[in-house]
Formats: sequence, structure tokens, C-alpha cells
Amino acid sequence: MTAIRRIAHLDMDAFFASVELLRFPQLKGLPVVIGGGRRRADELLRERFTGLPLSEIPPDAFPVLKDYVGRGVITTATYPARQFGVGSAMGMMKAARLCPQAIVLPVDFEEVRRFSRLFKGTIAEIAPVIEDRGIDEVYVDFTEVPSGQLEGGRVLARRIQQAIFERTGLTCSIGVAPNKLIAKMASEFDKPNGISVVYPEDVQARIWPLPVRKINGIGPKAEAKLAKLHLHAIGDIAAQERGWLIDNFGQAYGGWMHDAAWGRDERPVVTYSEPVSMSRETTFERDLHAVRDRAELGAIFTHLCEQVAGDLRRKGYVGKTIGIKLRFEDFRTATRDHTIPDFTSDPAMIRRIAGQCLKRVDLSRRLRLLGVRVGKLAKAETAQAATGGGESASAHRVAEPAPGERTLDLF
DNA sequence: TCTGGGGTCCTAGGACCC
DNA sequence: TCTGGGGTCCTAGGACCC
Repeated sequence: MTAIRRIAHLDMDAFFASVELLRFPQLKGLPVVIGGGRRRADELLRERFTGLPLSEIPPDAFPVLKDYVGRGVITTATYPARQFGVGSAMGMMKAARLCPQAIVLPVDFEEVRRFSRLFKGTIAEIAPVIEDRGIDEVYVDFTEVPSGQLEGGRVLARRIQQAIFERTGLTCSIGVAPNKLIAKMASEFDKPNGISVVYPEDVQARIWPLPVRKINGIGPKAEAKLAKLHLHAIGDIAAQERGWLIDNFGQAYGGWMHDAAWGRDERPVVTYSEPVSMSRETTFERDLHAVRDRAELGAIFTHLCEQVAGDLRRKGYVGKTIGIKLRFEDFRTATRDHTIPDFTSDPAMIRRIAGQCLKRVDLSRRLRLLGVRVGKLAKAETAQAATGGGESASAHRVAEPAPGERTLDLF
């Protein structure tokens, strides 16, 4: 007999915030948001409370949103903070208006990554077929795992949940379903610390009533377009002819949307995939101008190139498409890239090509963000060694700026 | 006082080749 | 002089996700 396909989606509950609460248990039950800032909260607080254990620092000594200055968005909000309408990806300043008393802590990436490795390692000991979906999420294929079929996967999900809690003190929510698409939706049904099991025959009752936005792959743009067509629930999409959806959304997207609404998804759980690109970008504390802030901008640019080069080398990759990303004060974005004949991870080469890309952009408006990207990656040991100075053919093919554009030969 | 940083995938036009 | 396709690579922008 063949096993029935059972796929789990596991999502850590308020991950970044929960990791901080392990260190600062006195904040449990309070509205806390994570995001912004460039220094770790424990460093900031340790200066003021020398000698006192972190867990004994009084909650009213922590920085709060109404005192927050600067750019940035919320990475995670605790459930008490969410009661005020504060949520991830929200601008700090807007969040401060909604919940000025919320405690703000910066992200401690090292600590978060450590817990990420811990919880993923814990799952791997129980169910080895795992697909990484970022720092706080994974898909797990239950199909071939002993006990993976019991109660539709609930028994195994419970075991994983308990093992993660014992190892880390953190909770997660799990959805188990016939495929990734439904499992992803199911993991949200009973948050936090819940388990939801969905069977193929449940699609009509449990999936169709949900808003279209709950489908992983339908974002704000597609949602708005669907709303104009009076389609709001997933069931509304399912009720349309496939051909009609294709006429309105294109062959690929329209067809996919029809399948998704009917709960059809055959994508496998992919345990490993090669990276396509690596990049570094930064939003400045204030908008910078190519002329007036030339030195500052130049230093940031060089640093970004060095960081990408460092990332490539640390991970053992080289690339041949080098690009930049700019965001202007009006939030419009421009990208330029250029492909060179030989693979590289050399910071000076990246800097030189990225500098050529920069010259192709009109820099009369002020900038809020600068980024450097390297794509077309290959493993360093399998790619032919980048011959230093092998740029002969490439330099000539860099496109000219559009006529009438003001460019600045700064970099 | 809006709006981070790290990614993937898709589309579409032009170059270039057969 | 006019009229083809198909395939692949490069580049820019945009949607979407965590």
C-alpha cells in the first residue's frame, strides 16, 4: 500500500520577539516589538544596569516606541502588541502612534540564527525531509516518516512541537495537509502553539471561506485586482472558469490561481537549493545626495561591495553578474547590472563594475538606499578561477546613460 | 515622521545566432 | 526588396515572500 502524501508547514510563533523574551522573561505579557536600531538591547541596558542580571532589569527601564527615532519597520510584534494593531512590516513611526508604550528591542541576529539552527536541527532528528523557508519557517514531508500518517499527521506534529519546546523553550504552530499550499494556510488556523490537520475533502469548508490574500503567492496587487472583479474569498476564485482567470491574469498566473483555489499543489519538499544571488543593501539614516554627501556615499558603497565579497567567499561562491540597487527619496527604485566574462568574488572587481553601473543612473534626486548584488553564481571550486584583470571585453559594453540624463562621475 | 534587508521568480524587449 | 521563425542571453522592473 502506498502512503498518503502528508506535508507539514511549521511556523515559529512571534519568533524574534520570543527569542528576546527568553532573555527578558520579565517582559512576558507586555506589548513588545522587535525592529529598527543598530545595537543589541542587552548591550544598551547593561551599560545602565552594570552587575544586575538581565532578567532583573525592571520593565519600565526598557526603551519604548514613543521615544523611538529613526527609520525602520517592525520585524515581529508579541501577541499583546498585536492587540493594538501593530504587526510585522509596519513602519516604526506608525506603530508608535498605535501603541506608544510598546517596548522596542533591536534584532539580535546572532541569537535568532542560533535558535533557528536549534529548532531546525530538532525537527531533522525526527523527520529528515525538510525545506528551509527562511529563519522561522519550514516545510516537512511527513509522508514516509514512521507515524507520519497517524491522525493525519497530528501525532507527529505534536511530537515535533514538544521536542522544540523542550530544546528551546519556544512554541510553534503546525499545519498538516495534502500539500505545501494548504499546509501553509493550515499552520495559521490555530496560532500560537496550535496544530491543524486538513484533509483533501476539507478544502471547500475550510479553505474557500478564507480571503484570497491567505494564498501564499497572492499579494497586495493581485488582491486589489481580484477585488475589482468582485472576487474576495478563495471560493470566489474557485467558482470562476479557468479560461476566464487566464484571460484576466495571464496563462501562468491565472492557471496557477485556479489550481490554488481548488487546493491543488504538487510541488515537492525541496531539501536543498543552490543560491541564485547574494546582496547587501542599506537604508541611510537620512537621505544622501550624490554631490553633497559624496564621501559618505562612497564609503558606504565600498563597504557594501566588501560585505558581498566577504559573503561570497565565506560561503564559497563566485558570480559574474554585478549589480546595484538604488532607492530614491520618493521611494522609487532603480537597478542596473552588468555581466562580466569571468566569475569573481574580488571586492575591488565588484566595486569597479558596480561603480560603472552607478554611472548609468541619473543621480540628481537624493537617495535613501544603496545596494550591491552579485548574481549568476557558481561554486568557487567548480567555476574556473577568476583570472585577475580579465575584464577586457566587458568594459566596452556598459550601456550609455539615456540622453538628457544627468549623471555624475563620482565612483 | 510613512515604508528594512535578504531573497526568488516572472515578464518583456532587444541583441544575436541559426 | 520583403519576409520568417526559434532559442538563448542580457537587462530592468516588479510582484511576492520571510
